[in-house]
Amino acid sequence: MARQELVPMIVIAGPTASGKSSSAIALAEVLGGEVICADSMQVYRDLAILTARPSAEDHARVPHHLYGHVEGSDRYSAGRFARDAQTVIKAIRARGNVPILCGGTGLYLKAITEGLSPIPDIAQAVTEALNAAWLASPKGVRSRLLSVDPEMERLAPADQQRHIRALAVFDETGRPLSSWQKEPRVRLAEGPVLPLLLCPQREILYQRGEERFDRMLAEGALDEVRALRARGLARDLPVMKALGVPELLAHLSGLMSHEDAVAAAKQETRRFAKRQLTWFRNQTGWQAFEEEDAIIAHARAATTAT
RNA sequence: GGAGAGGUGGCCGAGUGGUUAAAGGCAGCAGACUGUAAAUCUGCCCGCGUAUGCGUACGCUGGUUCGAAUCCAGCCCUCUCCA
Repeated sequence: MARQELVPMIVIAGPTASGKSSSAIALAEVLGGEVICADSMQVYRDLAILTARPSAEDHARVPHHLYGHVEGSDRYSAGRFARDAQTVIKAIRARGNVPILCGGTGLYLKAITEGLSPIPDIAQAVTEALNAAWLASPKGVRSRLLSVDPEMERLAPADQQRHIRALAVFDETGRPLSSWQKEPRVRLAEGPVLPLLLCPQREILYQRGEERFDRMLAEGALDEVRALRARGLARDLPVMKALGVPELLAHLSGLMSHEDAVAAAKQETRRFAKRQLTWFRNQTGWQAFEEEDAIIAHARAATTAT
């Protein structure tokens, strides 16, 4: 077992359309690995196409985990992901295979590589009550938060999501969020990690994102959204915010032409890729590669050397 | 040929004599980020620049005025309608 543990878990991170998935598969094939989804949207069952989930052929080549395993009506989170992923990682290791985490959700990746503070789950009702309160008076919510957790002064006054989260943690646990965050992060998955970034040049990335969106449409992305729409889910659910969903929904409702919807979705894709680049650049020190071949070669060398 | 409307910063679009480098939006760039993260939020955004600083700027040319994107004249261009 000790010898087995020397092979690090591999993380293939990067912005959308960078080529992570195919790199991960190629690596899994040469290393005897299994791919784990580290993407906040690819986990949802409803959006296989729009979310660029691995194809049936990909699944046939190499085992894939946590893709599409969550109902669209559900609300996933970094905490749930950390638990699910660690279960899968353990099982993969037990089989003697290499876990390969692949995805573009920085927070999910970090939840695995660095862990999270041990904060209990928050009941949805608590969050909903606070959202209603925010709607009535953002200032009121903020001042209540600051009275119980002064350190949250650092939050931008308009940042609804973080105010709600911080106050929900207090309401649920009786302890301020900042206090929880001072506790050491808990890393569920043990063992060494080799985190790598795949970041093609921006121009190329943007172009690939657009081409991929066209391909998604050709493969039936609109039907997928039509089916999602038929479910009549709450608009504030995470799936409803996946790239392209709001735009295509607007088109299906007759509020936007097909052309405009597609252009807007591509725009959002570009903006998203940019945010991801910023995140990876500043929130991690992970080694970056421009080309798929380079990242694969590096990972091979690093894992076989040990 | 005739009648209207209009030309504003990368784009859209306010502004009708000074407090306007010129609202607002978009795009772009930069940044924040411990459980909604494909989310949420912040900053910059004419050039130089530490600037309460200098230069350049609202189709073109000239004029009125202490002062014009804003008023006047001529010209150029665009759009709509009539012929």
